[in-house]
Amino acid sequence: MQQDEPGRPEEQATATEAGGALYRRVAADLREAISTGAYGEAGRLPAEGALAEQYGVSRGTVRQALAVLRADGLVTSRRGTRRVVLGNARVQSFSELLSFTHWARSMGEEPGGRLESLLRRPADAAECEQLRLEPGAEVYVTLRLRTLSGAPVMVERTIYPPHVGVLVAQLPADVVSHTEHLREHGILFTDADHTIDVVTANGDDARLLGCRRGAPLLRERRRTTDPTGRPVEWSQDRYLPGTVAFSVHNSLATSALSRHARADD
Amino acid sequence: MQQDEPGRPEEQATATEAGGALYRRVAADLREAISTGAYGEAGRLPAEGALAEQYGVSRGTVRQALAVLRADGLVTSRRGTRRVVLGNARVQSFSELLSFTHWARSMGEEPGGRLESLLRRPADAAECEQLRLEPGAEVYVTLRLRTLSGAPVMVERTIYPPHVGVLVAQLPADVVSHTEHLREHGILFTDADHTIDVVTANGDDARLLGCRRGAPLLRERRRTTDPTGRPVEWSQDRYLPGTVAFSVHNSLATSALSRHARADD
DNA sequence: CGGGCGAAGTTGGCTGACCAACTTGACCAC
DNA sequence: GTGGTCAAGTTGGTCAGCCAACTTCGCCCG
Repeated sequence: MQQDEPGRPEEQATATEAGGALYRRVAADLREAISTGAYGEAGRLPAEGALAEQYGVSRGTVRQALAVLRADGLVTSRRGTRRVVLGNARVQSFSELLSFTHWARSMGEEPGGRLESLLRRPADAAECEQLRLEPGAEVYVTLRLRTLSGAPVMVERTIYPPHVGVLVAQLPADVVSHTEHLREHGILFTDADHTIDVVTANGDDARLLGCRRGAPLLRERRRTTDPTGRPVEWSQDRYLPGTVAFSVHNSLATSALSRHARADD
Repeated sequence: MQQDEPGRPEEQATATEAGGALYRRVAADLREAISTGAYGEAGRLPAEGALAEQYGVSRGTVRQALAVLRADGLVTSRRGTRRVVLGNARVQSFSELLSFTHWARSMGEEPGGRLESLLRRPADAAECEQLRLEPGAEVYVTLRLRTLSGAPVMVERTIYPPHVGVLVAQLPADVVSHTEHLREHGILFTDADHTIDVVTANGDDARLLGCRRGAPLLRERRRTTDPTGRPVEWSQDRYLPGTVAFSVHNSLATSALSRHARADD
């Protein structure tokens, strides 16, 4: 039943940085197939065994690929029945979340930025805690206005530890993407914790974003670490309402999002 | 060694449904060990092989357990080096996100709720789309005020498809947790898509929450499905600022969060 | 015609094994 | 010292196989 594509063991994998790992290629292929509707809106996927044979890999590898899709909320999965297609793809991508520039470009908008201030000063207690520094260490503090196609949408306050800050400090003020430059200098961003809430605009926010003082802003705070677990930035972004929304998927299997009381720091 | 608890195959295990699966128990044990600081703040975990021997399981099972911790942002993981402890535990838990009641209780607060209205009416186009219903199907619409220790914090507007709505409709108005009651009636919540942004309070919001009209509220919209992929609710929660914050972890490996332009529905 | 039972199909979970890719640190040559 | 090389340690990825738990559906019996 159903046209198997007999002589297509595996191959090409096209765009998206062709993940070298087999299971990534399988996952990418399945994601593609799902998003083009090959299995229908709420259709059922082939059995793991069938997929394994189709791709010429072991069932374990197929399961690894399916775990990726499940984590992305593309398919369900429960014992006893075939997997069911849940939704049609999601934008996802770690870098889109991390880098304003990357995110903007992926939407076809032109990102802009203006460095308002950059200074070096001793870290306070909270900053030492977040960036895991010894008391008295110096941090670099930046304040930037971010724009989409010229219109201001976000104010970004970032605190860098010394080893990252020195690199940021010597960057020209008109560099659009700090993240990309830092990557080229060996600073990698791999893990991030985000907290999202609402705050009111202070004087700086109002002046830069062109809103009233006290106007509501959507705030995203994040602490980012490199592969070794060392903090590389602690940032606070304040968005004008209506410009962004944050979106998450979670399931009983893989939950990453949580709701907190606002008693934090 | 140390596989203690000989006569405790599985069971109750405190709140969080202690998964009977081996890898879940290993994950829970490691989570506990990490949060008590057994490996230090930024310390290194034992090698997979060592853990496997320690727990008397195969390395594959240990890897499965570690994948859970990695997804929760507790440890890093890269080829060549031991895993590094990232942060001290996180509240997580799917049900805390899903159920206001569950979340409140986990914080030691007393959740309350008052059903403001419940009506049945034909679904509009957007609702049919979200709940995957045929045009003209009837939906159940509820409006509830949610409180923490008596103080109003959130207004919840939920739209249920017929098969769930009929159950909700016959619930007493003073039932605190709809979710738990529905679970007892065989309605399971397993997957959810969330979108978080800022909106302004309308007349109903202002009256119920005791804020000004036009005051900013943190909005969470979610669509929840059961294990078969069938939508079971489409809800919109509006929180008073300062009462909650949403928190997410993501990494290059597992990304679930994304940032969108606010052009949606 | 309805309901219960059982078999087939399917995913969850676990094991043991193997190799590749990468990191780290020690050692050695310059 | 300085720098390069090498070996050991560790995680990533893949495979093949086995059993348990669960869902579905058809069949049979009352």
